[in-house]
Amino acid sequence: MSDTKPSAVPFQTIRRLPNYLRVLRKLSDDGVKTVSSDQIAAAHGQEAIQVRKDLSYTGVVGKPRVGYEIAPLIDAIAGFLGWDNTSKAFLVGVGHLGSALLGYKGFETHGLDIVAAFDSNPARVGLEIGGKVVLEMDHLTDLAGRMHVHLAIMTVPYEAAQEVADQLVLAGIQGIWNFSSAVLSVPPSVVVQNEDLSAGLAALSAKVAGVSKR
Amino acid sequence: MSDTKPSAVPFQTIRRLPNYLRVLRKLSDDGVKTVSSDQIAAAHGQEAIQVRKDLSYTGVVGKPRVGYEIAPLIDAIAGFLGWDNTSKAFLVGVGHLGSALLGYKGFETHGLDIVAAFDSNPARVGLEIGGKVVLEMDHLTDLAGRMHVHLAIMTVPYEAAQEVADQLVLAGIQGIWNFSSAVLSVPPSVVVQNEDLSAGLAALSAKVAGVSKR
DNA sequence: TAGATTGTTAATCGATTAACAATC
DNA sequence: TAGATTGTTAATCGATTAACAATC
Repeated sequence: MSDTKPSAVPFQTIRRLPNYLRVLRKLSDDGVKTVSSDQIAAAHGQEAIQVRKDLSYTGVVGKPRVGYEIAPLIDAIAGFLGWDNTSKAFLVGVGHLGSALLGYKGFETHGLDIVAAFDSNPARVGLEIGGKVVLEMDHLTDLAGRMHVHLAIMTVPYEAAQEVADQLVLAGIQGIWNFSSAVLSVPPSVVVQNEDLSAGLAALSAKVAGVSKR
Repeated sequence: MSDTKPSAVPFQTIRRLPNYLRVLRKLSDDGVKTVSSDQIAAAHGQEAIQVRKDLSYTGVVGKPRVGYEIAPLIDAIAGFLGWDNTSKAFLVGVGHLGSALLGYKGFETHGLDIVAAFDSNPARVGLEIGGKVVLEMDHLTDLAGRMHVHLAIMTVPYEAAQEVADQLVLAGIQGIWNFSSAVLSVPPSVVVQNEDLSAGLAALSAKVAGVSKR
């Protein structure tokens, strides 16, 4: 806490930053050099003031009448999210969803490199999916240590989730991206990001029914 | 009840309700009849007061010293989310993720029935995935009308997203569950639920880095 | 310069948590 | 009854939006 105090950034701001990054990269590819908060907002159906507020957390300052320089802004957001360095991750559970994520190319530009996949089903071990060979669960702990992997993507069934989580914790994993619908119980030092489809479906249902607050 | 004003329910409450539902169904299967807010909370690493507040929106009342009756509570939450009736949905884009969702069995208990899948790639048309045959995009509008389908799951690449969304709107789709990273532009009458993986990854990155607010 | 656009400070809004009376 | 647990009302907290001075 002494040197860099990690100034608290709103959770929602962090979730919006990747969207800005995508728009900025597109503009950059098109040869555009500067952009105003109003232009970024228009691309999202958002308000300019929110964009300015969000961007302020990255430390980048814009110029009145000009806007923001795109190149430094891209670097700042990518750096802020830690996406300028690649983090290694394991993927556990090579079912439909796990296979889909293994085949997804977009993670490379998001600082995530899935270095190995695991599955408890012997029939899946040895398969090559998305260019990665599926390994036995037994090797997980050993490999995590030797390869210095601290992140894991969990795409296992509800019933297996807690058991797998326990194994990941023992292997020294510090962050779990949880695609199962189970609520995981882990030590405080391990962070979990839940990606719960049923929550998203509930939100859609409520929006269609017009029952939600916004 | 027909013109009851749809009392505004917090967005976050709606996202938590499916979790309660899962726990309650499990307890019900185990033969348990009543449950306290404290017990539900314990299963989520949450606070009891939040559970009580959330449940209050369903209209179900508990009994002091006893808790809530599980059976009526399940019915109330499922009804509240509209998951007691099945809604038909189309799925557009049968890539890795689309195939994964087509194969997912859990939607049946969530009031969602994927009745048809579409893809613009001729090589995929005619394939059977998850028990559904992949159809040509040309048939979408006609079928939506004839089958009375009002929901669509979009699992198409970023570049194709807006074009597909336009087509869905023309077909009379009223709710889009958007798994592409594109921000869609649709008429106000059409609701969009974005399921953006990069937002989730950003949240995980920030949590691991310890930079977020909570 | 004049005016567009930023960044800061204050006000509003929504969600969570705390306090506590009601009651089975 | 006594005490556990609910539901309501108030306080706190965080995020968004508004107002506006600074400035290029």
